[in-house]
Amino acid sequence: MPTIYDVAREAGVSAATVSRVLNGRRTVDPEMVARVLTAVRELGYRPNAVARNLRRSRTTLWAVIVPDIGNPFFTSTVRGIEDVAQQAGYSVVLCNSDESPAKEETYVAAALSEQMAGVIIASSGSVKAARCLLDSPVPVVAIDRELPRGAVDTVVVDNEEGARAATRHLLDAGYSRVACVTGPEGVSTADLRLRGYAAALGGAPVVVRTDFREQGGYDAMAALLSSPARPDAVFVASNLMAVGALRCLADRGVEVPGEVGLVGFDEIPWADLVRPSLTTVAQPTYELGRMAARLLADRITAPAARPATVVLPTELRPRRSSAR
Amino acid sequence: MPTIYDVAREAGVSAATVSRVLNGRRTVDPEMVARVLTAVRELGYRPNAVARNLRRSRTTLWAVIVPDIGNPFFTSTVRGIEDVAQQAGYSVVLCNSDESPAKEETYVAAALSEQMAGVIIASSGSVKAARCLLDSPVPVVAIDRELPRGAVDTVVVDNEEGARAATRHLLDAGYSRVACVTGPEGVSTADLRLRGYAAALGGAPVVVRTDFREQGGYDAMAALLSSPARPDAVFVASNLMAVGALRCLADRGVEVPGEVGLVGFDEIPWADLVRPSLTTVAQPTYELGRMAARLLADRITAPAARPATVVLPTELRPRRSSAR
DNA sequence: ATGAAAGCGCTAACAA
DNA sequence: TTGTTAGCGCTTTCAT
Repeated sequence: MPTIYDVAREAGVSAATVSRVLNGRRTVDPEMVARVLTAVRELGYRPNAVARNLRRSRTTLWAVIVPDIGNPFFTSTVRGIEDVAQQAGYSVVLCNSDESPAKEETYVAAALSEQMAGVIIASSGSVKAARCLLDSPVPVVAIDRELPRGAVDTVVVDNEEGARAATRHLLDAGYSRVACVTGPEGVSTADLRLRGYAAALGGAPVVVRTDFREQGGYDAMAALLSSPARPDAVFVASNLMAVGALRCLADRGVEVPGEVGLVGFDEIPWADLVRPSLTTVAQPTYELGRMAARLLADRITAPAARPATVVLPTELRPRRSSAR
Repeated sequence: MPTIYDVAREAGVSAATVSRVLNGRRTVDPEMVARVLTAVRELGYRPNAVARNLRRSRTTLWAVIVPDIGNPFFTSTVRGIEDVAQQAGYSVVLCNSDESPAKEETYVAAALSEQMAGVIIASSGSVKAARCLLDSPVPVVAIDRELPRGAVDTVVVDNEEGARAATRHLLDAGYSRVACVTGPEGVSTADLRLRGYAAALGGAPVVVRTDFREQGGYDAMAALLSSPARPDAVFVASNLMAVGALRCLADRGVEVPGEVGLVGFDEIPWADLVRPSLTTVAQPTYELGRMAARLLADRITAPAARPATVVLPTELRPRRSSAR
């Protein structure tokens, strides 16, 4: 691979001049510019970003760490991030922690070692990863889930209110024994959605905790169906879990919404194509990503500013699965 | 941020010794090791990967460039890649080209500048990006879609045979006017699936080309429905397009499979939950990712070996949408 | 077994 | 406007 010195020699100038040309400094003689550009083309020269990053002590890469790239929520959010990042001159690389704290720690370590310009993270709950980030000087924005014990810029939705609306919706529809399937303790979305459910319910809550995956939703629903306190409606605190629950009900021949009503949190792409179509609490995913990216860009320019928390609204989308 | 020299001073040794300790060289006195590790902990030292990469002239990051992270096909494939990469000591960063050749070129340029250890790419069709990769010394593996004009390691499925099977399946079910919705010209999957369709059909093909997105499938189906040669069945050459087609049929009140039969290429996660459930040509997505990662790891160790092409089989999954 | 020193490729003072 | 030079933080000979 040719270096900047090869280009300099070829063009008959110094490496500094090549650097100036390539970085668009205006203080270069047009004739030199032409010679340099010719040499660059002829040699097929491509600047070594590693060397540049080392010298400048900064990079133009953002790491976005999400717990599940298979979850449409995150892919849509990432789109929002990308669109803003690109405008601001950053490239986005996606890291999939797969809901595993260990993998999350690995990716956080990599992002810090690689001196990434910033990190956007939807925490899988690793306290260690959170501490690493907070102890480092790297700008961080937490999305979807609050960072454990972290005072950082955060973009979330109003989980509690969304869950309350979903639960109230089921009660209003005439269901009387409404259960809740939620995620692991310590993950803020799981806890807040549970709290919203409990608040709306009034009576004695029936709760199953599982992981945020489709299989978790399936298993949780199976458990509820065979429990003595079998519910006639379920608020499921995530989209993938809701799909699992729906599949479980279909497998068991339980009629939805007749025998059991269902509301999920967060849209699924084909909520209107599944049968019965799925009532959901929709989140402004793309906007959430945009907002997070804007906060990160601001944080990079003003590292000392006070951390902001942005709470975006949710919207109940009533469909067939909750229409008794 | 503390550097290796800070650690060296703190531990009362040279930077070279710190480096040896941190890289697990066995030729270091145990007492020194202990002192170094203590210093590392106390200072919260984290090696600067940028500097290391520069010095070593190599990195441990793989770039995986896909055209659509919202497509479950790619997320599943990425999982397979990740699992192998991790074992081999690499971290995977995902780049979303969003079916845009320009974005793809940006990411390829970034991967090359950043001296990534390897690139796995599902091309969105950019000839320029392909040329950049081929001209560079970076190990490359093409997945899903062949790299334009590229003699590189490639992992694909048997697109032609899969399309043939899907079309034959529709004919066998009694449909007689089978159309095809496929992707952009120049993208190998689009062209090969079209060829398989035409081969199985025998008669005069009815083809609509669009992009590989849900909206594209919707629009293509709408066009077919109002065309004079209105088909009674459609082979749709991608999963997202098939969903779009299904939605279009639902919106128009066209009965599936009665009035129009439908087969999609590649699974969708909830193919069995949508109504009617969707007949698909399933691909071994996870295995495809694993295979690609293995090829890349091998390529890195043996750059001169002859490029291999792996073709994986597909499997028809008959469901309701094609059961006349 | 350890340290001194060179250098990966680039940018940014500084000097001319 | 251009070139010289130092140095970003690390690894790796080469001496010792």
